[in-house]
Amino acid sequence: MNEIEKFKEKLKDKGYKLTTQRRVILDVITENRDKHLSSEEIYDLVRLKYPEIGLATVYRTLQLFEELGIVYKLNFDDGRNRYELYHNENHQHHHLICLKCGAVIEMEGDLLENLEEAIEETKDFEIIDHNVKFFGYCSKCRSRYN
Amino acid sequence: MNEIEKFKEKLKDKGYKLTTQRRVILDVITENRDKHLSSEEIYDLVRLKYPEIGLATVYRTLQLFEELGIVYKLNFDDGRNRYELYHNENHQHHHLICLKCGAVIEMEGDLLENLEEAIEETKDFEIIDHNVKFFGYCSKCRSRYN
DNA sequence: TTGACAATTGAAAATGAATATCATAAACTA
DNA sequence: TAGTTTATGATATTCATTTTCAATTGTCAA
Repeated sequence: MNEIEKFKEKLKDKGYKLTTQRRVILDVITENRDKHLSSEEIYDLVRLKYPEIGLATVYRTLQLFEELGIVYKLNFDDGRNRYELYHNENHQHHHLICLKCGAVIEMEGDLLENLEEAIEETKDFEIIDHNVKFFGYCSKCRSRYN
Repeated sequence: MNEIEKFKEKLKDKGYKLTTQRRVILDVITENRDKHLSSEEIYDLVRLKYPEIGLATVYRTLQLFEELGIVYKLNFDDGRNRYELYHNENHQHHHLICLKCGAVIEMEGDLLENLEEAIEETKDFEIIDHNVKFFGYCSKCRSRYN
C-alpha cells in the first residue's frame, strides 16, 4: 500500500472523503518536510498547483490533518500556526530559533528524561506532550561579519 | 529606595514618564504575582481601580513593561498573551498545563543543563532564553472522580 | 511657577490570523 | 447512476492586538 493509499484509508476510517484539495495540500506538506510552513505559506504553495482553492479549505484541512495525526502543529510565537509532517520523532526534537535571522534549527534527541521524571514524581502530573523552544543566536549570526 | 521609586527610575532611564495608568497596571500585576493574567484580564482588573483607562493603553503598557524587563510574556497556546512579574527565576521554572481543566502548575527548577550543553556544543547556538511547556493531566483530573 | 515640548492617552478604526456561514459542487455508496 | 453526505469557495465574522490622531499630561529648564 503506497503513501496515497494509506492516506486515503486514514481519511475513510473516520468518514472523510479524499478530495483533490486534500491531496494537493498533503503533497505540498510532504514536499516540504524539512520546513515549518505557516497556513498562509501552505496556501500560497498549494495555489501554484491548484489555483481555484479557497483559503478556508486550507485552514480546514490543516485542522483535519492535525486531528488525524498527519501533521503536527508548531508555535514559534510569531502569531501564526505552523505545521510539520508528523513523525514519531516529533516529540523527540526541539527547535532552536535565531533571534536575529529567524532561522529555525532542529535539535534531534529529547534529553528531557530527568526533567520529566522530576515532574511526574513531584507534581503528580501525567505528561502527554511537551513543547520546548530555545531562543538565541545561530552560528551564522554569531560570526562577527554578520 | 522603595519599589515605586525603583520603577520610576527604570522608566526615566529610558525617557519614559511615570503616569497613573502605568502605576495602576504595575500594581495589578504585583498583586497577582502568582497568576498568569492575560492582557484582557489585566484590563478588567485595572478598570476596577481606574475606570477611565483605555484598552490600548493596557496593551501598550504591557509591551513597554516587557521591553523594560518588568514583566515576562508567556504563551500558553490559548491565543492570547499572558504575563507574569519578572523575576530571575523566570528562566528557571516551567509551566505544566492541564489538558482537561486548564490549570497551570509551576515547576520550579530548570534541569535543562544537559540539554542546553548539548545544544551549545553540537549546534554552535548561543542560548539566550528558553520556553518549556508540558501538557498533560494534573493530579486532580487524574483522580477517577473527575 | 510657568511654559514649552515631548511623551502619553483614549476612542475609534484598522489589521491579520483564523473561523463560521451558506449555497453550490463534488465524492462515496446502494 | 441516483441519492445522500461531505466538502468547497466566497464572503462575512470573530477576536486579539495594533495603529491613528487629536487632546491631555508629565517633565525640565528658565
